[in-house]
Amino acid sequence: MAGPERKVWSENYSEWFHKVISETPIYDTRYPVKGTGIWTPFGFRLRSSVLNIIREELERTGHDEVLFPQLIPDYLLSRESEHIRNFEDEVYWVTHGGKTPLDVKLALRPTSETAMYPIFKLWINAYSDLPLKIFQVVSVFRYETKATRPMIRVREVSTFKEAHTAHATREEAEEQVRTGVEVYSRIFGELKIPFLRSVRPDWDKFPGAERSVAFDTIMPDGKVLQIGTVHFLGQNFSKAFDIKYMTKEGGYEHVWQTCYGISERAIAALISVHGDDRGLVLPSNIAPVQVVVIPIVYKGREEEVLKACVGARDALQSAGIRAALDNRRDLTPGNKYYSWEMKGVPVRVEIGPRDLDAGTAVIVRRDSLKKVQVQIGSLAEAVKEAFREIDLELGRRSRDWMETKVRKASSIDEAKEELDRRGGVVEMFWCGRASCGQELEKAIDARILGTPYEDEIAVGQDAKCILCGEVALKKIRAARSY
RNA sequence: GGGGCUGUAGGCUAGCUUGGUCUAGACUGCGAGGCUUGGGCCCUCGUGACCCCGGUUCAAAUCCGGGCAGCCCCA
Repeated sequence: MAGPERKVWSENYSEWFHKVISETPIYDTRYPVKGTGIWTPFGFRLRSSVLNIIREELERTGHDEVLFPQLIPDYLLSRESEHIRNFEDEVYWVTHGGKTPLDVKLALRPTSETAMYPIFKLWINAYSDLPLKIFQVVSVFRYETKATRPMIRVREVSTFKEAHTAHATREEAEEQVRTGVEVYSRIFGELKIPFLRSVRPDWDKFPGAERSVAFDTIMPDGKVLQIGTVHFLGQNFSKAFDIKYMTKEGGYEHVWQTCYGISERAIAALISVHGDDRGLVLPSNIAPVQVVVIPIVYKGREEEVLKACVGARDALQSAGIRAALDNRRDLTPGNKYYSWEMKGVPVRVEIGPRDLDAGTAVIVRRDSLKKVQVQIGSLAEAVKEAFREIDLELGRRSRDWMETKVRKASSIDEAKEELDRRGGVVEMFWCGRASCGQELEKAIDARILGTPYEDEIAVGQDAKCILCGEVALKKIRAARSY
């Protein structure tokens, strides 16, 4: 499928991304605080579309939305030792109320475990209160020391969807992890974002987790972006926060917990994996505007053309399609095409004098820019059919592209060369020892993503660790990452 | 964490070495009007900036110090 070029997109991704988010516009980076940004009206609508899909999936699977406070007292934040050890260098502190120094320092939440779990202790009394499954969408703050990047590495994560669950047994909580992974797989499936699911190595788990499963995607420049994580917390937090429930038998037991999160990185990925040199390309379910109708007015037939366009827009809207009419008089059609293409509107409808005479309209797909003429009476049907094709194509194209970026390597040199030359992800065999894993990271100058979620332990009989040469127990993935 | 570079209208760019002629630009955007409209038409008029604070100086976009912000490289 030809479509517009993806030259800048692939060769100068950083520039492309910045240009797209600022020109569309989606996200304004000019706010004078490092690592923050502004969601513009269009960007906010795009963000809402993504959140709607996330909310729908979570609510459908029994999660209730809540909202906890932003401020966390220092004694709570530091209660789980591993958790605080990993976050303490990047916490923002509120130390004053006006001019008065606070007796208890308050953290701007870097994540909400320590805000929520003392309250879980109050909410959970008996087994009948379990399972507890909640989520919230909030800003979290992390004082990033690495270079910040709009939407990708920020100090105020402005779109942090975090879900937290509590269960009676280890098995139930482990089952919830699998459910969480499936929920996220469906969400990214809806967004047509291809992903790899990896079990993070022990040295890169979420602070306080027993096990972390991560979703990664590959960006146009070949670097990997983490777009979601699902954590099994075991009883680490429930013991630290003393969250107990009374069992059927009358004894007390600490709950078993999970948590999982998605941030605006998912939106950065959505923008990046589908885009081309004309700007955004959006799946129809995400696009804030699904169809734009553009009148091709000629002198003498303005009224007639405009009337037909209004009719077309209304017909599309009554068919449940988010349609807009661009009747700005001072822009040429070409000008309008470019601006709506930048916004990623999946389908454009053109109606001009030729169409009036023939009783037709022209529809143009954003992904391929292919034009077809359809009968005006069946416009809505034709548009819906185009949506189906576009959505299929976007899913196929992004998945195929990612697959070309995942390679196997059987030696250190091969792995390093692959990463140097094409980026992406390399898969290797690994004995499972942390020492080998961390040495591997240094040797190939990459980050270990972990082992495939789907087949954590399945490797061939004669597989050897890429580093020490001993029997391999696992496959391991590595990549250059954001 | 270490090092380097940068900051001039909404965007992009020149000027900075050697302080004064620089309230710069045939660009783009934005506003008004005209002419147009099947891929960024054209014309006229208008609009807008030297990141912040301090210092040096008769004089600072330019030199110095600090802050804030951004980019790049290394760990």
